[in-house]
Amino acid sequence: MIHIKKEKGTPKYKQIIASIENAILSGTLKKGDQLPSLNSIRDTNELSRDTVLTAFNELKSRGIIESIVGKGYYILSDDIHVHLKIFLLFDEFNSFKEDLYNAFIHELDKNVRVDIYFHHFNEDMFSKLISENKGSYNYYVLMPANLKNTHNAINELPNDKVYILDQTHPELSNYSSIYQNFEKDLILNLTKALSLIKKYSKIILLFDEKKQPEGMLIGFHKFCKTNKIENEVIHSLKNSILDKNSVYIIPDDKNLLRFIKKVKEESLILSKNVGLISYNETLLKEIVAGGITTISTDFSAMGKQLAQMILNKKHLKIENTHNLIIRNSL
Amino acid sequence: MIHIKKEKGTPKYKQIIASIENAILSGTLKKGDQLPSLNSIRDTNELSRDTVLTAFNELKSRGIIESIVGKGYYILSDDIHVHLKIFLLFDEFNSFKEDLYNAFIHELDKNVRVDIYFHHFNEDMFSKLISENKGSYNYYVLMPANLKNTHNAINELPNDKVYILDQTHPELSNYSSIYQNFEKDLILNLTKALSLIKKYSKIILLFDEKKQPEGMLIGFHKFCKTNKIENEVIHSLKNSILDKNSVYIIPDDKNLLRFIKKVKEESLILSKNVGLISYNETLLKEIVAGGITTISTDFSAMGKQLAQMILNKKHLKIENTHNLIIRNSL
DNA sequence: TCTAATTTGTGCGTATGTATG
DNA sequence: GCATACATACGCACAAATTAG
Repeated sequence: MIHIKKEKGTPKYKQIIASIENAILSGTLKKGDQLPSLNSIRDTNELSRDTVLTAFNELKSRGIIESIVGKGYYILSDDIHVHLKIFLLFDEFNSFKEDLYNAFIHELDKNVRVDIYFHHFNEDMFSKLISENKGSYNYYVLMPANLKNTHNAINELPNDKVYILDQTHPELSNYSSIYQNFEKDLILNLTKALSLIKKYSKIILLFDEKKQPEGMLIGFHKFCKTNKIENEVIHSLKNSILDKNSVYIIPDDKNLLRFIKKVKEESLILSKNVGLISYNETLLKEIVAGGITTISTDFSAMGKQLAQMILNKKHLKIENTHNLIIRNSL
Repeated sequence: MIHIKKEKGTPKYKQIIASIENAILSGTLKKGDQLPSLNSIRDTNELSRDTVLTAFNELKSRGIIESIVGKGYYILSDDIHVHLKIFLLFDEFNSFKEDLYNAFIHELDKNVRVDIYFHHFNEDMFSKLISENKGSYNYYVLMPANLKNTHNAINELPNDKVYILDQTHPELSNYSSIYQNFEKDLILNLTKALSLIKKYSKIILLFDEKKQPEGMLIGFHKFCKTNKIENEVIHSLKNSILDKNSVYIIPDDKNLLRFIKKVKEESLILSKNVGLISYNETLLKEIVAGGITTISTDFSAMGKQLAQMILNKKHLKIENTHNLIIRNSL
């Protein structure tokens, strides 16, 4: 039950405490259970009796165990307000993370520490951050985004401590996750808006393969093929004029701004000469340019569910669905 | 393992660092391995204990080794390419940080590691994060926001390794900083817009003392007094109808959205019956509701200047000024 | 529970060489 | 030539943590 790594940097008595906390968290130890005696722990782990004692004393002072002279140590409470530490690895810093992170934090206890890291779509950075912080956190929430070789790095972590967020990949299918099914949900929501889309003669996706998920591209092509709609994928709005009678799908907000400015410059009228579907709902889209149609997942729900999954030790694979909010831009 | 050439020009402590880096590169030292103690290195290499210590301290702040009192030094990371580690302590996760952070990262070298933390306007958290990470970074960039008792915590860090960001306080005046002068710049920019403000009979500030800086409130009152304008400070827009012929200053974007919706609901017309000045420029404000007048600092410039100050080891106190962008909402 | 050994952390003082103005 | 600042190096003393016996 108690594992001590002699070579490791963390003090032995702290390793003992962590072992017992983890045993309680995992259910191996329950309220009322007797702990092994000081001497037996000393013998089986090659420790000094005092080292075990200091560990037990700290647990006693925290009210987690009690000692009865002549009998032994017993678990008093399984309610560990252990300062749970969570490792949260995002792709990049952008405003969509705001709702997700804040909902996540809000749902967690105050004794929980969440540290944020960013891999900036760099595989080396992703692996390095994980291996550097391996063992220092209770849970690892990872956003692999569209990185390819994340499996080896993630594999070094304990399977039940890992949660995959936002985008997942086939080789990560054995981990708990809350993810978006970009392919399925894009098709679903475009189909919902089909009658409006048919007002236009062409549908154009603005796609950056570095930032956007592949599923979005696949879903786009499938939707167009099924419904026999003329389509195009472009990578930038710069140095181009807009196609009249086309509907644009714009996943990124900087291009959204460019697009709306172009609409004005070229004296086009949204929902008449040109249509717009934006990705990811943010505060002001409700009122920008008369209201922008968005396809978006609920990032708050995502953060909240993630927190609950961790707190309740559930291991699920949840699809966080996309919703279509039809506004005047379509 | 550690070889020091007495005659050589390179400082001894740098030779120690190089020895350890080489040992990591060659695989002699691996992650988790314990290093020889300060005293033993002193003895076997005829050095001062202090010389070994300075070498180890540099490796520690680069994140390559860690120290544990009473035990020893241990290898943390085998990535010896990181030469600079920066501790970045924000108040909360919100979209204004995006530009700041991205400009900061972009200006820095690739071998620089920046770790982000959040104190969530909690003084204990602020102090705890600093004391936990003391000694583990080369530089500490701190956003004390409107927290009161930050001085003691910050004081534990080496004076020349600290940079204060965004808001500063009189007791932090001996630290390098890039800050906004909310009082001065609010007065300045409101004065610039005075002729437009005078169209209205009253000026109303929406103020949340937990989130907004005190200087904003002081500047507001001074401006109103100087120009003899009827004024009011409110804390929420909920359950209230808007004052006609008033101009609202709204620092927070959630209330901005509420406000614009109310304007529509109550059939008011921006820049006629009611005016609006928003704080902090974000992407879409240029086009929301015909364009929103904003007072904003340049967060990108702030991030860029911060990076340059750190890279060039300059110690300055820079006021990052506010700009007024007049648009149709006023 | 007490003592002891080992190790890091920190503060203070001193000295030397080098670069700067 | 002189004054000053800075980096480097050394020595000593005491505090605090870890672990062992």
